[in-house]
Amino acid sequence: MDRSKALAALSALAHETRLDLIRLLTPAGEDGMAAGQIAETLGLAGPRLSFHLSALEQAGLLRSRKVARNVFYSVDARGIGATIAYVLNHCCCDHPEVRAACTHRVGLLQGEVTLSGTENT
Amino acid sequence: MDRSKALAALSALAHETRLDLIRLLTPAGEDGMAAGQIAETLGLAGPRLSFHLSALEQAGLLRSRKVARNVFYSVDARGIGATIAYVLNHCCCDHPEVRAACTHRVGLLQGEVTLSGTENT
DNA sequence: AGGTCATTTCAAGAGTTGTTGAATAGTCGA
DNA sequence: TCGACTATTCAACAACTCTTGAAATGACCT
Repeated sequence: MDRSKALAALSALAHETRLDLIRLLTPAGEDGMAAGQIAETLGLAGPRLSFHLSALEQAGLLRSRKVARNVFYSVDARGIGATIAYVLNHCCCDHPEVRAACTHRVGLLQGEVTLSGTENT
Repeated sequence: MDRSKALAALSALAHETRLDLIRLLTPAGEDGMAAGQIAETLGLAGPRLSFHLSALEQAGLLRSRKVARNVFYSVDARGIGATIAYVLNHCCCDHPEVRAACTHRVGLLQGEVTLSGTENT
């Protein structure tokens, strides 16, 4: 994950409605939910939902697949993981308190991450 | 950390200049850096720097202290940790892939977090 | 083909955010 | 107290983001 992708992902995350979407879709797992069902659950107008879903998808935080006339959206865990990892790696890796919190585990998210190393982009 | 604080922190993070600031200030630790030194290092105009520093401070990601005529800014690791923990806890805790990545360690960041539990706000 | 349903695209408008130069406030040293 | 220095506030403007209703697209059923 590079700088501009991370920035896009953070921007996407930084919105109430989109945080709601992530939260709603997470328990739905790989299957996800159809746009219409999401709209109903969250009480969102169609265009508004579309706008936010595509923002999240474009940022790599959601994935979509068409089934008949429905579009199912599901969270892309790698995208979210990579975003968190980016913040950890590129902004906070030298900070003992944050570093200690994540050193071992975050590395599992994606091969690219080498938290114990000194990567710096 | 509540929803609106997390949102504020994510918004604050979602900007290139502010990411630069966090990155620059992290290695400087608790002591931080004086505003003027930051401005020079990053090549930022005064008002612009002030604007972004106060955005980050307001979001709880930075702290400041006055020394003589300088103002020193340093990262607030708890704020950053709490933000990451919020995303993990409130949006992704049911997602095996992300959960596995952070389960043990993030809990150390702040007492409030109980990643292995089922907290949901 | 015609009707309906699910979703997206479009265009307009309101609101918010970021940048700039000029002005202001506070601190220090002579 | 005066001048220099550090940093912030202000006002204006440009740019971007979000929301809305109307229109368009694509897929299914009869």
